[in-house]
Amino acid sequence: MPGSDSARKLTPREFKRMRILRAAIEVFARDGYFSARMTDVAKAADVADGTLYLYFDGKEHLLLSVFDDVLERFIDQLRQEMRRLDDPVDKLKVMVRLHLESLGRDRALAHVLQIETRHSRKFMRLLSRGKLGEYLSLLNDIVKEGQDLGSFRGDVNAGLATNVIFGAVDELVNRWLLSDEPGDLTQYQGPLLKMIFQGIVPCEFHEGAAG
Amino acid sequence: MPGSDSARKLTPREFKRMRILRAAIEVFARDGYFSARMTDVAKAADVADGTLYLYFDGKEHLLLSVFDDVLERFIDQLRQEMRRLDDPVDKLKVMVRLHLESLGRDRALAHVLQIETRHSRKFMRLLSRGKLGEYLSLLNDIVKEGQDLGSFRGDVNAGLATNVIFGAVDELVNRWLLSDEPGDLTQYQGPLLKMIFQGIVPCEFHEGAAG
Amino acid sequence: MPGSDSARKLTPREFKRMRILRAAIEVFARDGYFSARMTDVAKAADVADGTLYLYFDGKEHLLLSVFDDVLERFIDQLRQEMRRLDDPVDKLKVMVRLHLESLGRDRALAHVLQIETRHSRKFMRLLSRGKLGEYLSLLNDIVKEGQDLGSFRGDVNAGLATNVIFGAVDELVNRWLLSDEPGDLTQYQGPLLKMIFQGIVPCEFHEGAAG
Amino acid sequence: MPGSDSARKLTPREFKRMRILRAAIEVFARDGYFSARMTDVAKAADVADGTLYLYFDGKEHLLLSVFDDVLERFIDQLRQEMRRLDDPVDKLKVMVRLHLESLGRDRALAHVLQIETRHSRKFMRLLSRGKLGEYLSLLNDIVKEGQDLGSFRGDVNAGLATNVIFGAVDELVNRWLLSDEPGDLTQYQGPLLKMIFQGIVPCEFHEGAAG
DNA sequence: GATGAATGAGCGTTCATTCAT
DNA sequence: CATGAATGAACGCTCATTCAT
Repeated sequence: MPGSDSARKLTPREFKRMRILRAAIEVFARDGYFSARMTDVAKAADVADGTLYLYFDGKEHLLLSVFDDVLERFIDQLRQEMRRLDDPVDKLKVMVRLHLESLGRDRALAHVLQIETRHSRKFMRLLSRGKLGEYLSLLNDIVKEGQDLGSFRGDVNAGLATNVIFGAVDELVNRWLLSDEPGDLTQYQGPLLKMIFQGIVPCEFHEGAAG
Repeated sequence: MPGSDSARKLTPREFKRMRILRAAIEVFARDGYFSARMTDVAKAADVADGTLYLYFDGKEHLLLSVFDDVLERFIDQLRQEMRRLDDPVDKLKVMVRLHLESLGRDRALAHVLQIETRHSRKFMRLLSRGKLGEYLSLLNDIVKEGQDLGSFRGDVNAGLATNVIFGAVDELVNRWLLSDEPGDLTQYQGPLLKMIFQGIVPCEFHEGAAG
Repeated sequence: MPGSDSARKLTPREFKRMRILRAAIEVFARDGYFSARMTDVAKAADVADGTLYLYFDGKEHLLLSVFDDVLERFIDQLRQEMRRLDDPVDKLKVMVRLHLESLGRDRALAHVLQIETRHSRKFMRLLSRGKLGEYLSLLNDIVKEGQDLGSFRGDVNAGLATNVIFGAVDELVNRWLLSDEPGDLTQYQGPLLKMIFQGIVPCEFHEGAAG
Repeated sequence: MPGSDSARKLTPREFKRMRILRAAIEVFARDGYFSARMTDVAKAADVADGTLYLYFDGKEHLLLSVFDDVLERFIDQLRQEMRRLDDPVDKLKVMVRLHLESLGRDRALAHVLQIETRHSRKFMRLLSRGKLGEYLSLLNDIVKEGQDLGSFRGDVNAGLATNVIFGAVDELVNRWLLSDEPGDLTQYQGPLLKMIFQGIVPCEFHEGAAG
C-alpha cells in the first residue's frame, strides 16, 4: 500500500522523534517513570540530553506523548477495521482482539500504558480527556449501536457497560503484566468475550441472579 | 462481644498509628503519593517527622500499610458476612456491595487504594502478593464454588472470571474517582451485577456471540 | 557593656546563620555571585547543602541577607554616633569615616556590597527600597539639617546633593576595590571630604564657574 | 567632510555588526545580561544564532563590545568638542553635559552601561583597562589642566578628584535609571556642576569644614 | 558567509531519612 | 518514646557554543 499515511517515509525529525519515544518506552518500562532519568532516555535514544527538550516539553510531556502517539495509531487502525463490519458483536470482538494483540505484542509498551501513565489522578484525568476518552467513546458507540439493534441488552446503561467491558479487558492485561510467566495475551480473548457477552450465570438462572 | 478485635480499646500506640495512617490517606489523596512530603503527613498527624519512622519503615511502607490495613479489615468483614450465606450468587452480591460501599464512603481512601498504590509495577506486585491477593483469592473461591454448584457457568476458567469481575468493579470505582460530579457509588451496584451475571448479550443470541 | 544588643551571646541558630553569611561573603567575593555555587558556600560554612535552605530561601535571598544584615548593623552604629553630634558638618565627617572604615576593614565584604549586589536592575531596586534606602535617607537628613542651619548651601536640591555625596564615596570605594595595590581606604577621607565640602573650584572663581 | 569616519557608508558586515550590537543592548536591558539568552539577541537582530559568533567571540565579548563601541564613539565626540575649548571649567561642563545627554537619550543603553557591565569584578577591571580607563584619563587631564592653570584647587590629588567627579555623575545616572518616573536626565546638569565646582559648604565656612 | 539543530556540562533545590538531645 | 534540625544524594532542565550543510 505505497503512499499510505502509515507507510510514507518519515522525515529525519519524525524519525528521531520516534527513536526518542521508543527509548522512553524502554526506559520507563525498565525503571519506572519516576525512577527513570531523562539522561538514560537520551542515552537509549542515542541523543544528547538537551535534544530531548527539542522534541518534548519535559519528562511528563514525554510520557504523555508515548501514550497519545500509541493510542492515536491504535484508534486509527480500529476505525479502519470497524468500517468493514456491521454487526456490533463482531465489532466488539475485533476491538478486544486488537486491544489484546497490540499490548500482547509489546510488553514494555503495555507496561507503560497500563501502569506508568496512571501514577496520579492528575495524569489519569489528562489521559481520560485525551486519546483514552476517544477510545472509550468508540467502545461506547459500539455498545449503543448494539443496544439499538437489539444485539445487546438494552436494560443496562451504555456508559456503565462500556466501563465494565473496558475494566474487564484492562484488568486482564494488568494480570498478564504482573505475571511471572506471562504467556500469550491473546489466548484469553475467547473466554474474555464469553464473559463479556454472556456473563457468569447460565441463562436458566438469570431470573434469580438479577442484581 | 468484649475483647473482640474490632471493638477493644486501642492502646496509645495503636491509636497514634491509626492517626498517622489516616493522615497519610488524606495527604496522599490530596497531593499524590510522589508529591506528598513526609513532613506534611507528620503535620497532619500532629506528630514530629521522626515519629513517623517509629511506626513505619519509610514512605513506601507507609503507603503499603495504608493498603494492607484497610484491606485486612475489609477482608475480615467480608469473611464474617460470607459465613451467613450459602448461595455463591448472594456471596458475590454482598462482596460487590461491600466493595462499593467501603470505597464510596471514603473518597480519599478510594483515591489512595485505586491510584496511588499502583504507581509502579514493583508496588503492584507487592500488593498482589499481599492482601490484594487474599481478596482476589476470596473472590476466586466464590467463583469456583458457584461453578461447582452449577450456579456459575463452568466453561470459563475461574481465575479469568475472577479477573474480569474484579476489573469491572475496579474500573467502575476508577471512573467514579475521576468524575467531577461523583454521586453515590453504590447506585451502580445493580447494573454492575447484571453485567457480571448476565453479560451484555441477551440469552437468545448467545450461540452466535460466543467468542 | 554587658547585656547590650550587639554583645549578647548568640543563640546556636544565630551563630550558624552568621557562619553561613560569612561563608557567603567569602565565596561570593572569591568567585562572583553567579559563578559561586551553593555547595561551595555550604562547604565554607561547614554545613550540608540543605542546611543553607533552613536559614535562607535560596541563593538570591542569601545575597540579599548579606547586604541587609551588614547595612542594618552599620546603620545602627551610625545612628548611635549621630546622637552625640550636633553639627551636620561633623555628622557628615563621621558618616564618611565610618563608611570608609567599615568597608576598608573587610575587602571581601566590600566586594560583595559594591559589585555582586548590583548585578541587575531588579536587585538594585530591591536594595534601594531596603536598607540602602534607609542609609541614603539618613544622609539626606544630614544634608537637609545642614541646609536649614546654613552650614550647607541651600541652593542645591538636597536629594541631588545626597546622591552626589554618596556617588563620590561609592566610586572611591570602587576604585579601591579594583586597584591591584589597594592601600588603606581611610587615607582618602580627608581629600574626599574637602571635595564634598568645597568642590573643585576655589572660592574666588565661584561666580564664573557656576553651572 | 566626506569620507570621515562617522559619516562614511557602512559595509554590509559593519551594518550587521551594528544591528547585533543594538539588539544586544535592547535584550540585555530588557532581561538583564545573565537572564538574556543569545538566541533572543539573535532573534532581535534577525540573524541565526550561529551568526552571532561570526561577529563576536561569545556572550561576554558581545557585552564588552557594546561598551567599548559606545564609549569609543563617545570619546571621539568628546575629543572633538574639547578641541574648541580652552578653559578647563568649560571642558568639564561640556563633558558632564555630553555624559548626561548621551545616556539620557537612550535608556536601554544607559541601563547596560551602568548596570549590566558591572556584574563582576573581573568585568569591571576589563572595562577600567579599556575604554572606560581612557574616558577617566580624559577627565583626569582636564582636572590636572585646571589645577595647573589655577582654575581648580591644587590641594587635592587629581586622581581622587577625577573619581569623585565621575562618581557623582555616575550615581546620578544610576538614580535616574532606578527611578520609576525618570524625567529628563539633563535637568540635573546645573546643580550637579554646582556641587562639583563649589561643594556643599558655602565659602565663608570653608575653614571649619576642611576635612 | 549564514544557518539552526544538536550538544552536554553544569547547578539550585528538594526531601526522605537519621540521630543527638 | 518523641523530637526536629541537619543531612547530602539525586536530577530535570537550560543555554552558550559548535559545526555539518
